[in-house]
Amino acid sequence: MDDESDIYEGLRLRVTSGGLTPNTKLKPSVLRHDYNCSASTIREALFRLSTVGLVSFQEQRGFRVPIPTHQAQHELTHLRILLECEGACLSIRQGGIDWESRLTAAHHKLSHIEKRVRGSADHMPLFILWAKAEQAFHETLISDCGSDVLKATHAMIYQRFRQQVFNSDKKFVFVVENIEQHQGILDAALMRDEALIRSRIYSHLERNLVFDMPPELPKLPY
Amino acid sequence: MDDESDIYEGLRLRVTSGGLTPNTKLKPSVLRHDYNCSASTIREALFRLSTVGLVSFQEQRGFRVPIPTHQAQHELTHLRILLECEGACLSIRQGGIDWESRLTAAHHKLSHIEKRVRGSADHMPLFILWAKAEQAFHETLISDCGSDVLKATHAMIYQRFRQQVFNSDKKFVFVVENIEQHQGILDAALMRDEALIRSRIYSHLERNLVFDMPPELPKLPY
DNA sequence: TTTCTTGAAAATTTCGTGATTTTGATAAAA
DNA sequence: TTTTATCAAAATCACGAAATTTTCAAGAAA
Repeated sequence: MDDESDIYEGLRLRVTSGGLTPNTKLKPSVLRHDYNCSASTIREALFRLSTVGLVSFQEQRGFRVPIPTHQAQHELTHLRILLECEGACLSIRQGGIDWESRLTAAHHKLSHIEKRVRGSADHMPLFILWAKAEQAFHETLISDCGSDVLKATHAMIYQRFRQQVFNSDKKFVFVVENIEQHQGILDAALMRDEALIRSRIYSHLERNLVFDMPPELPKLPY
Repeated sequence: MDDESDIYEGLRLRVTSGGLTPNTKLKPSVLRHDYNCSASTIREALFRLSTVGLVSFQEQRGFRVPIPTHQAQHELTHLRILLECEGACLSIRQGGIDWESRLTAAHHKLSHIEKRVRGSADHMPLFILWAKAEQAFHETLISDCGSDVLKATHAMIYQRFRQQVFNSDKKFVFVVENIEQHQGILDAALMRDEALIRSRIYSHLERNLVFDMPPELPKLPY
């Protein structure tokens, strides 16, 4: 278990942003070669991923990359909004100058990358970088809420959300609006305006909500 | 894995409401005898429990029953309120007559048990029964929110909450207020009053919030 | 053609073992 | 007395293989 967490992290990256086709089987006996370990070790890591919803699991049928659905995207977005608003408001109340400074720093990094992304034709090369910075910004936003449970729950939902949009058919479409929206959230935080930050977080994530459910996806062969 | 889920459930019950002293070591090589399986199978189940926070785990140091803290109780209560209010309000909007009927039924069962508890000196024999009915009532309350993610997240938090209060020093102290509070929540649901149900859910759980943190627990020998 | 069996190949799950690490008691040193 | 060193007993972790279950293609029956 000494590098088990590396294996866990590696697999997590592959299923969330590794470009794997949804529903792909994840066979311990195959994956073991990539990580130079036994199948049992892979199995354990996949198991852990399945408990947080990052891989799907069925008894006696092994592990698979989850199939993104509009329903799941809607639900994950909804919960992200709920948790992030709560965490941000609590951080506004309890966070000090240190919080402001860390948030500003995280935004600075993110902003830098986003401006580079805007200029480049192919977003993919920058994606990993951007994803890390985005996550860091949103996690810093709620970092002083004082609740480890809230932060851990948010992290779980955030990961699944990211996996959903990346593995969905439209892949990673960078939207220019992100830039001003992140700026707006930062501003509201520094202004310590709870109502404003709530509405800006909502606006930022709104486009991922799907109120009119499109027809079910065609059934994939199992 | 044919009875692995039974093992998982069995262990879950033991660590959440089995009367185990906090910090008790959970040794696969010992527990295997109770479930008639190998240590590896127990280990896997304990691992899954640790990913949802129901047992604590440290590399090379095995598994333990989590130590309840006031901080954790506060955080879990906070999240329960957040998720349960949201789920209840959504259910009020989207739930139909079927939801009302299921909720009434769940409350009827719970109410019956609670009246029996009030009369008996020792609550323990009824505890398992009560715990199941309480969980069923609160889960039914949010059952028509339309979000599996919200329901699954709530279930996770609810389990940990229940574990906290049961394993805390005061064990299971049944409070008579529960009876009228559950009734009040049911009434608000049937009245479809979102603001009212929010405030009643809050009042119901409020006593588990701990704003003034007592000093750290004395360090236990590890 | 369609549906139902058959059976071999493949995948999954369980299990015992050996290597590695931690634990805890005893003794030596400060 | 308190701290440090030592070392045997105990526990944990990774592994490979056996046992069980699923998959799926080919043939039989409808």
